[in-house]
Amino acid sequence: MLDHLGTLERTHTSGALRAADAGQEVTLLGWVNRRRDHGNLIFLDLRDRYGITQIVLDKDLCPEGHAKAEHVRPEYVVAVRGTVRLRGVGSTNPNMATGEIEIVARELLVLNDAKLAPFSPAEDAIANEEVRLKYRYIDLRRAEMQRNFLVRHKVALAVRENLAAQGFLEVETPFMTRSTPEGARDYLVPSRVHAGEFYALPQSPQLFKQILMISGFDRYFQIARCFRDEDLRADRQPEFTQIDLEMAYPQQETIFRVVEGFLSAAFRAVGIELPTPFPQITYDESMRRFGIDKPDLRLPGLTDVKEAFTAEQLGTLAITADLPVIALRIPNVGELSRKDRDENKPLFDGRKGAVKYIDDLKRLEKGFPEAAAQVRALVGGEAQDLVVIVAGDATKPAEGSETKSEGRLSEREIQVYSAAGAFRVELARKYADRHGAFAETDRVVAAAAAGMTQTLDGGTSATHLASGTAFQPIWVTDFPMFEQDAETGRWLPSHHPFTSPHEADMDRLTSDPASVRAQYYDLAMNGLELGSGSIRIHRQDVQAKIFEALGMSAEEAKERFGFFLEALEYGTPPHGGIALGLDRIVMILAGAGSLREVIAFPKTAKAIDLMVDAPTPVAPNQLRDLHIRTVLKG
RNA sequence: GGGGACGUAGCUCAGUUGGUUAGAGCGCUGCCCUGUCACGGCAGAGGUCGCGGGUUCGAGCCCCGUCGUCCCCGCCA
Repeated sequence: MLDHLGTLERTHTSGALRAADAGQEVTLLGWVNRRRDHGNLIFLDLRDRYGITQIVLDKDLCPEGHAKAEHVRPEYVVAVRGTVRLRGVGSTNPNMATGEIEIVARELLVLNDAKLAPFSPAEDAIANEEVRLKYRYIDLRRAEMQRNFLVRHKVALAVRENLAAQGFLEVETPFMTRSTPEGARDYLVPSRVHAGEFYALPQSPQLFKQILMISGFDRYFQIARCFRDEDLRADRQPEFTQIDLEMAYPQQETIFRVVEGFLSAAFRAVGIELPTPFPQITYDESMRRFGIDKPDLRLPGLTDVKEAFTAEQLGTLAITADLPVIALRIPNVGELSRKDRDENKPLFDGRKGAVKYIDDLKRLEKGFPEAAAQVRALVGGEAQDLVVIVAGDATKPAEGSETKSEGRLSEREIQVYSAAGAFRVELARKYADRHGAFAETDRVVAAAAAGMTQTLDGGTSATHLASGTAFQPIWVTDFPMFEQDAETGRWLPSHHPFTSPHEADMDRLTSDPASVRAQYYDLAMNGLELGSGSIRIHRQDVQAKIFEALGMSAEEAKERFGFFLEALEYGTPPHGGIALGLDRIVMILAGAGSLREVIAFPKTAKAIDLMVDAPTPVAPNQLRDLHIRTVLKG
């Protein structure tokens, strides 16, 4: 028998009451987290998103409520009217924010019962993801998930407030727009009115935000949903949210300051101080020092140790002499066991280019004691650090172009640096327990979370933790303007075709495309790409040149981007912008290993929503309206 | 498209070389209990070993296929 709510209203949340409230008459509503039945005395833990409060039902004081409580089960929704009472000496619970008090029930209303849940939100052990995703509403009741979404809310709010304070105006752009063939695959929306034609969901509001600059909206931002029909990863969902912004007349540094402003505000909102300005590194330098364009600065970078070897030694070791010899160091790994070595082998990705690694300085010491000692000296660190050498493999044929543009890395050099960089990431992940650099991030995240549990009502966190080495943002600048397609030899834009080249490199657009630097920048943090942006092309003649360099005819360009090229001709101010992944920022701040932990209703690796069971076939008449016939393989 | 891991009770997992009736913890059900808070005690229920096929006297275990979840490569301007 369920009770009606009647005119009852909640006076306090389950996280609000403290010792100072003793004696108050209160009404609490929430879920039954746990029930402890002592016969004539029953304890209920009442849970809502603000916390947990213990309710006492005493048969002598409230026989009716006590009788109901005997039949109450986990996840029932109940209302309690009663008195806040200080718990007796020895029965307080220091692990609970409300542990000094309890509610002595005068009346218990059972507002709704609940089937036995497939897993309990009260449990520490979490169910497998398939079950969690199917019963997402149960999963989201868990304190950890509630906290993740509080973090997300605070971050989004802080970003909006900060950008508004910096003079940015939020403008919405369409979800139903035009398909552009390059880039990611589009999610398409068939048109009923126009047979055989389709809208596309935006991969990003890129062209709209540039047009907003042409429209005079100086400083635009949007917390925008984006859609990309590509295969998923832990940090990639088919729909995701970007903090998207664009501004007129910016220098690159102007945009960096804007981002540093809202990102540090976002971190501050969850109690973490992020020092500004962020460090910067060029793409080439990032490749040299980290072998990747999204460096994780929590661990030491790469060192070129070629000078430790004589030409003869390189020959004996079958190391390609004209390529860098890279040492990478992972602190405090200690001796490698046979098992370690076997496991490490597949972690090295030597597929691209003739590259190999030497994981044992000891072996090197035997044959080449001076060289090994010099390598040690060059990479620094301690004796128990793991030092691995990655170099060109002289026994394999070289792959990739030899051409080296002035001041840039050659393709073969990049192969060595990339192999070393990727290996560094893999080894860092594998030996995380030993080097301890990632644990610092976890510690700060946990401390911030603990600070927030005290203020789950959404109030400002009292804690202000120094980020220290836990969060390491870095700007990566001067990306190459073009990448050469390995198969066709065609030059492709490494960002998008509206990115402006450096003014100084403009005259080499066709003579030496590989040497052209783009005014394109990424923001990386802890080995994760948080976002990327660029100064855009604002002149139609420059835009035409870029299309030409990309081997795109004027007709083709007009066909694809005609509306935009036309817009460029009506007084376009110099402009630029950036987009940061909101989900990824929250993922870092929540200490989550996957975007699914910070997206309320995410999709599986096969892009399925297990809760609503989407996608599904649709009724034949729906397809008929849309002029669509489906043809299934097999 | 490719590689890898996993799939056994509601949940988390164990299950030896292929061998009797497939186990544990938590949860659940019933009874008992007035200071618990991961309450405790007693008793009990609960299994298409993902699915299909094969090998075998005999399959949770071996083989083939398939489905699902996760991670990675490709892909993601």
